[in-house]
Amino acid sequence: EWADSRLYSVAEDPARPKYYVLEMFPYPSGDIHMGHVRNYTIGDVLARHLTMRGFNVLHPIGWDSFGLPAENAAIKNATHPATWTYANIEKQTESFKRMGFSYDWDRKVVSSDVDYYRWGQWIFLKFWERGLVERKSSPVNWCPSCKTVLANEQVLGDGECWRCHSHVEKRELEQWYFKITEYAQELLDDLDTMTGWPERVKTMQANWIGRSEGAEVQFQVCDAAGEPRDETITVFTTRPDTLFGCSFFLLAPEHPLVREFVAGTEYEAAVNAVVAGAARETAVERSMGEREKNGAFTGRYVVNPVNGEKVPVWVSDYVLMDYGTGAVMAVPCGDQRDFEFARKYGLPIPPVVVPEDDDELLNELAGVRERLRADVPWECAYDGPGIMVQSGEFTGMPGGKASEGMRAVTEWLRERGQGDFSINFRLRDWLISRQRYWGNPIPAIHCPVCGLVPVPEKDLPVELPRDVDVTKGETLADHPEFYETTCPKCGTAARRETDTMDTFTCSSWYYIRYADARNEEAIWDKAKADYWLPVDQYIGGIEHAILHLLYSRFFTKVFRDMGICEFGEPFTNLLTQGMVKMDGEVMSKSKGNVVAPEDMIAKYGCDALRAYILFMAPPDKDLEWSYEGLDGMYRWLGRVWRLVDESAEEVAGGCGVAASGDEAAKSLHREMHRVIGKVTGDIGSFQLNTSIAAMMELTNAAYDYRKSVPAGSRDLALVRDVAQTHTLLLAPYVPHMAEELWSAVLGHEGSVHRVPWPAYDASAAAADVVQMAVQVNGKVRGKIQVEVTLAEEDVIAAALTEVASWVEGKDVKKVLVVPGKLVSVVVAG
RNA sequence: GCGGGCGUGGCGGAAUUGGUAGACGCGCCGGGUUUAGGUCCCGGUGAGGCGACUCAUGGAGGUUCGAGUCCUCUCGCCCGCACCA
Repeated sequence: EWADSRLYSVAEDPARPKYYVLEMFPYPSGDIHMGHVRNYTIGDVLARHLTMRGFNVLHPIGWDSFGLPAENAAIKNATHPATWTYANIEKQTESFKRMGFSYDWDRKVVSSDVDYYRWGQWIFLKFWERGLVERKSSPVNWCPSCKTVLANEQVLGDGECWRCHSHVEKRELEQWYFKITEYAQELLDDLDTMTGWPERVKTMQANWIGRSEGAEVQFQVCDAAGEPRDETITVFTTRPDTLFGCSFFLLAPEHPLVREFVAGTEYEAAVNAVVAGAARETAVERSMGEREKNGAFTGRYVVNPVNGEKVPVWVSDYVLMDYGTGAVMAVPCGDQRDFEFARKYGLPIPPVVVPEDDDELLNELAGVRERLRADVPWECAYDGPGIMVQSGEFTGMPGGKASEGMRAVTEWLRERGQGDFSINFRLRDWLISRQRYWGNPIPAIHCPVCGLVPVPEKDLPVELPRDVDVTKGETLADHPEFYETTCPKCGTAARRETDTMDTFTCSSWYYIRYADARNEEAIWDKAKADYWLPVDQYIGGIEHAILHLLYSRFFTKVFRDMGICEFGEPFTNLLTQGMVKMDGEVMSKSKGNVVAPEDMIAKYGCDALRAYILFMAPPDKDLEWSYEGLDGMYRWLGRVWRLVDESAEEVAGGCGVAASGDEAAKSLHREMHRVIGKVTGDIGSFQLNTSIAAMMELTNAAYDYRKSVPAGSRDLALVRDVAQTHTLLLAPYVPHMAEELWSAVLGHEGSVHRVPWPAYDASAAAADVVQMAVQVNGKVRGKIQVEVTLAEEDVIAAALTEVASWVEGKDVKKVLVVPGKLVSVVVAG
């Protein structure tokens, strides 16, 4: 009923501070589950609370409605992805309304609506203008089950597709990319400024971006006869200080030079065997931890720039084509992998950086510049800091990561044009094209004359045609009426791109669109975006720690550089909520341990469900489902209802005193203010479980008052105050019940959700008599009740009397007083 | 291997950040109202001991008048990344 009254629609308002609460928008995959309930309840409590506190709160909702599950479900149910998607959105909308979430429905966005995705196409064009779009051929992740390519971020650690868990294959394909790597450094640097994000998420992003500092080194290539050619191969290394220890050189099996080097030589067969072996191994085997390293000599040599030595070029399966340059200088004394490879194939392992405490080896090689020893006397590689030996003019310098030796060698290379300082990232460009129907069409045209041509802005949107039958396995590539077009530049017959964009492109900017969701002229009005954004509190699952959250940060930075917003980070505070589990396992249909929210709403009402799911665990921790716990929550809410109801009746009947001022009343009044303070503080720090516990304490205190003071002599002003305050405190958590209590029981006009939050009075919460513990040598031996105003010496006197039997006949060394807490007596003897 | 996190009653979880460990709830035990049961109300509930007391926050040390909290070592569990040169 609130949704219809537009109680939660908001507009920009300079008079009040703004606050933007956002939960990650759902994928419309069917009925809502407990994870949704938890996610959206946490956000709703915060939004309602802050509204009562006087903030201008934006709390929107929408659906991330493009994507593969819709196609799979459509195939299964012999329907259209759109039918399935929009039916689920309807269903989820009803559930959300039943849960009482305070959304501004006027701002709803649905990513499969053309009003929304046309701006996604606009973003694509703008990125293209800025040089952030690239179409290139490279080995990509291909999911044979989903029949599409995947981004690196969408391949799980064990080499499985993030959606269907099939083994992902590598294929060489031409695809569309967003150049997120251009922002790698900034995405990494800004993590340090994000104090409102969990350490865990920031660490995961930093590891994913994976910055390494080092150097590029150029090795001159020798021809088949062993004579240096006018051609170089560049490698990246984090340890240029070990360059003198490079005793062989490695190429990845996929490296283009491998074929050229061995074609028609005696080495071809052995090398091909290694290449074929590596190709057979998918990401699955590659992730099996310590693996036997295989390799073969290519018959070629490269020249080590620091000493002119010719080192053999090998191919090996432990070198990755997509990191660095796909070529590696092997320094077996300082790298465990190189060490193992050298041992296996009998290659030399000359020491070049020796730990400072290895006196024997250091003495032997002290001051030695040329190679004296071809092998280390060690059983494994040493990669820590140490002294450089056998290293020409650098001998004797400190070596190691970020060492003086590393800088000196790099400088030396730079002067000769054979290398330079360099930084390498693990982050790869974001592959955004998908060979599937249910997505946002990429606005590009392949012209036989002009090549790749962007769809002109005036021709947007490229509408996704409805009449594609996914149940027959069709995609846009099966529909000539879609792809047959003419080049916007030259008018020649041309082919429209038939790939669609990764759904993560849709979710990378929706949070800004909410600021101006109905804008048909522009993606958003800049002033509106800058008013509402960044999101003050973002709430969602940890599974998006890298994917969605990294992509969104990237988009925001590009938007800022485009000048369409001022902010460079989208989410100021991030809460990653825990999962809802049953018997220690995540609820899932396949495990059959799902508790349906709708069933619980039917039995207990949504208020009890909301309060329960918040009470059972802190929001960021996993929550173990318990039906008994939900029973308990239902009981408490009944208790509160009766309390407020009886109080209202009593006040209306006038049976009592106006204001008693007795000890019981003072104590209840104090408790009420303590709880206001506790609840207010706990919501702010997301300790929603303890804020509910505090409200339970207020309920208990109110009942204690009723027990200890007979009807007729109760303080009616206080009774009324407690009933009203209790109702207001409850309002964000149990909005329906609080509304009923407020209007029907307490007889107020208007919504409880528009009443100001109860003011916390710290002095009213302060007790005038406190209990203090008395410790003797650190152990609690007694307790005393004292007036808070009592002078310290009197407190000590009272304390010593209390523990007289423990102090008697002993020497009191020291007495410490922690005001309001305890007295600590130290005795000897 | 690298990185992040966690470990407190029968259970979920509190603990003002170094100050009375176990708030609040569940469960359990006892009692009451009503009674056909449930709802509801009251009391109890870390372990040991008749007791004064003693022992308790994964384990072992340490700092301190005082440690769940800080330091060192150690065990166990969860999550992320992983042949990243």
